[in-house]
Amino acid sequence: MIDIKKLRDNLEDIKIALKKRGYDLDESSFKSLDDSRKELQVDVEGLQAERKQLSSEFGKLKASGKDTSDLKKIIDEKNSDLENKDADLQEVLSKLNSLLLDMPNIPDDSVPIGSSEEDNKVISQHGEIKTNNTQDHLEITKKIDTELAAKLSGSRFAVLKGDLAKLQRSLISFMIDCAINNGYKEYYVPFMANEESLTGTGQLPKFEEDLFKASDKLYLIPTAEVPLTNLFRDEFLNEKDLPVKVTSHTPCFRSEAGSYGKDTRGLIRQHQFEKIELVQITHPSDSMNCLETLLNNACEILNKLELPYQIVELCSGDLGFSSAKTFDIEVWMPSQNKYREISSCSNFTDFQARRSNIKYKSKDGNNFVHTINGSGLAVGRCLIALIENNFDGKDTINIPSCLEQYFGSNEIKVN
RNA sequence: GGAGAGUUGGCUGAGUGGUCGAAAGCGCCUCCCUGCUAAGGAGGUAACUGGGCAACUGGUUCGAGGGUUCGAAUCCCUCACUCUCCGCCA
Repeated sequence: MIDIKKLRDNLEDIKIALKKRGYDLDESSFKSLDDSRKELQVDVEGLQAERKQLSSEFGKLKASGKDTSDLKKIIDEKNSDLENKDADLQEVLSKLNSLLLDMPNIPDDSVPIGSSEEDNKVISQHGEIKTNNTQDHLEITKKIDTELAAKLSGSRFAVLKGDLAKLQRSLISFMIDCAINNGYKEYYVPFMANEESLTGTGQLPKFEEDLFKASDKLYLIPTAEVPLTNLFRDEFLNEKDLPVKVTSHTPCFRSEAGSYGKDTRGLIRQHQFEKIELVQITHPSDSMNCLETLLNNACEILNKLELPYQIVELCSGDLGFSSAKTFDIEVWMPSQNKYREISSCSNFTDFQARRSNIKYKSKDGNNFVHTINGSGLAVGRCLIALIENNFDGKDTINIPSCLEQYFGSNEIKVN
């Protein structure tokens, strides 16, 4: 959520900044709403103050045994006036609030301008593309079974068999251990979240169709970002404890509404996938540095897995709703002959902190923290990358040495 | 599933219709005292938000929402959550 005071004072600048990411701010409707808010609020609070005083007089009058009927008449009038004005005020406030909840974050000044994915900027490339394999992961191994999953559940699910299931479990442990070594505290969290939590991180109210709703009040989490960030909702943190670094492995559930026909084959885009999430709660002055650190923490995993990847800075038009600045990490997918996203590391500045009411105390008073997060990493896509990059062309997938202590072998037979 | 108790400031916890944003204690901050430390003494210490250039000055908030009342932390209703006991259960 954007700071409404900031919005009032810098309406033109913010309109221009939001334009960069394709959001058209209706400034006149904001201004007229805010103006009537001001007028109504002053009225309402004035009437409340009057009522307070009159009620106290009423009490005294009554205590002294005098007649209160005249005063009651006055109070009744004021009260009905107050009731009407307050109803108007509540309506205006609720409109203003919806407007703010639907506004995306302001892109950081450093974000490259652009309208779509096409305009994203490749920052760097790492590792060496070693294979000329063109088979995709489903062709390489029958240990991923999407037909069986279709019987159980439907499309966009997968069953992993035997040592491939174990490889996934090994990847999860490896990634979590990397995070812990980098100073993140591990959490086990609920995989369902309520409306407040999802509003706090920005999925609701605007993107409900992307979520699976489990009951009246609960949604399946689309990422561990939701529970991890909301651990701190409505909390004050000590300035000296920042940045707070937390991690969790969870399954993630996404409806993938609107992506019909896209990435329909294999593990690349599933309704359910495993992910390790890295979250940092930071001091506002430090958040961009922390984003660099978090990005490095995620890259370290690909370095150790010896998978080729590139770092991409998202342009203004491709930024997620809540993000002010995002770097994607894209891993090489031989069968697609291109790099595909395996992690997205973002600085949300105070956007989520405002929605979630996460603050720190300092000598200068209370202030909103900044939140940072990124995948470290998406496990399903990591599996694809390992299978396709490390297939020997015959019958074996080689397992990188960093996984051996978890997996217990340096290879998987494809059948 | 059954029965009961509870939810108040950073924490513990008092408070059954106006003088309560709220006693007391703890914690924290400032100062005093004391070779240092500890102990002791004095004062301060909720959040959110409006108006105003400012000095300053309003409003809201005692789990959430509604109701009663001139007036609600306090009375009534609904809901959420926490805890205890019983039953069941991985």
